[in-house]
Amino acid sequence: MIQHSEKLDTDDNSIVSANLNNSEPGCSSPQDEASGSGGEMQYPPDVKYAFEELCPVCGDKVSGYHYGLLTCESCKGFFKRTVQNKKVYSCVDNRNCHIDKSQRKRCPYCRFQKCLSVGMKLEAVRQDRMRGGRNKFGPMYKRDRALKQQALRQQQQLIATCHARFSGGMGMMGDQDIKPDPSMLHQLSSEGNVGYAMHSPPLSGMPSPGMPDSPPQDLSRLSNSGGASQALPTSTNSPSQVYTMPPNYHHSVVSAMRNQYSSSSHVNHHYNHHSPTQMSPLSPVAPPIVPIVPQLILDVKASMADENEIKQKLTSFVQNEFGHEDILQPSVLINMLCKLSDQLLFLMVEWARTSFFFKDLKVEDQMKLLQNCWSEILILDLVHRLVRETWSGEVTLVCPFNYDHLNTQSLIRLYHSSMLIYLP
DNA sequence: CTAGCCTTGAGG
DNA sequence: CCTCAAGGCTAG
Repeated sequence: MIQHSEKLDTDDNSIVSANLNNSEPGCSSPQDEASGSGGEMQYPPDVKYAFEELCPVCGDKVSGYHYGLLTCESCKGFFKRTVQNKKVYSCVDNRNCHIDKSQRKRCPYCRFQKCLSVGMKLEAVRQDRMRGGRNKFGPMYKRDRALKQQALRQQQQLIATCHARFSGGMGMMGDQDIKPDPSMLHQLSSEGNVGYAMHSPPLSGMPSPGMPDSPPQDLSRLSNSGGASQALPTSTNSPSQVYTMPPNYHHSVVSAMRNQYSSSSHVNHHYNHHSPTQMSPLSPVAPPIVPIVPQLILDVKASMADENEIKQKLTSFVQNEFGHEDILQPSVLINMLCKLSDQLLFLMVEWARTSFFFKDLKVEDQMKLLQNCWSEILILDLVHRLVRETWSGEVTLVCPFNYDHLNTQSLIRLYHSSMLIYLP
């Protein structure tokens, strides 16, 4: 998975991930605040379960803020032991071991590197070993919580809107309701993953050192890597950043994208003058041009999601929620579809909130855009996955109805009603 | 060595 | 007081 681009210590409003509380009775956790009262709308508890925050190092359940960010208890202890005892590890493999809950013990070297890469702070480990009290990160934790809570409220508001549409039935989904925003679709067409926010980005104002041993990763690697949060070394965008667009901006972006995706999409390379080994058919005598990847493209790459992690989350969600039930029963199946739709909508909102340009819009405008094109985004995301076949090369259409008799228009409305999900 | 639980203590 | 993020303890 791709860690959100790191930010320098600015008073940003960095994107935060959904931090819905687990609703275990008696479980006191930092997430409690996020789901507190405050006149927010009521949503099914499963939505809250689904987005319980996971440790950015190993994916285990977080126990609170530790050394700069939300982590699990074991990674907290591991980080503390490593720093306090000045441990030096070595990796017997290639220094890129996958770290997850089941394998985190295998390679302490890579685990510690990952701790650093996701933003755990060495300076938060006290040299004098004094217990109790607060450190200088207190205000930052507080701000991060406030941001998470704000994001949560906005997401819940949007989900409520979408729920209203669901409950209105397919017949209510008239064509006049669907007003896709061209710019949004353009963004999606470049990279339509909706699962960006499955991870917790580093706290704002907390640059992470990254992994010097990790080479820049290409797109396929990014989409399929098992690592939960290898920081991309390329991206440094802050909300205040202004992209300087040259006069031929559009042309260069389109060209770069075509070049970028040329391996998987079979587009005509009329603009393929980026390839140093291939002459452009439009200008056969032009010298080869060294590829220059615009910052925008690098940022797009940095915001891509990890397919494996999304898949893992959805799978575990289904197993936890329905593992003991007969999934073939229509009522159970429809219930599952609706819950998964909720999750996808959550992911979509988070993805959109972290998208370039979009995140700079007013919140009200963001809401309007999303409310008007969420269903198109879901479809485009599915189409995108089908084209790229990154979902283990296997996408299953699940529909509780016999749709043989449905015409195209009805099928599209079925899609709109989100009866379309991915199953591994 | 790990990871879950306990104790501590500054700040609100 | 309460909170919660530090460090400490200890069974496995």
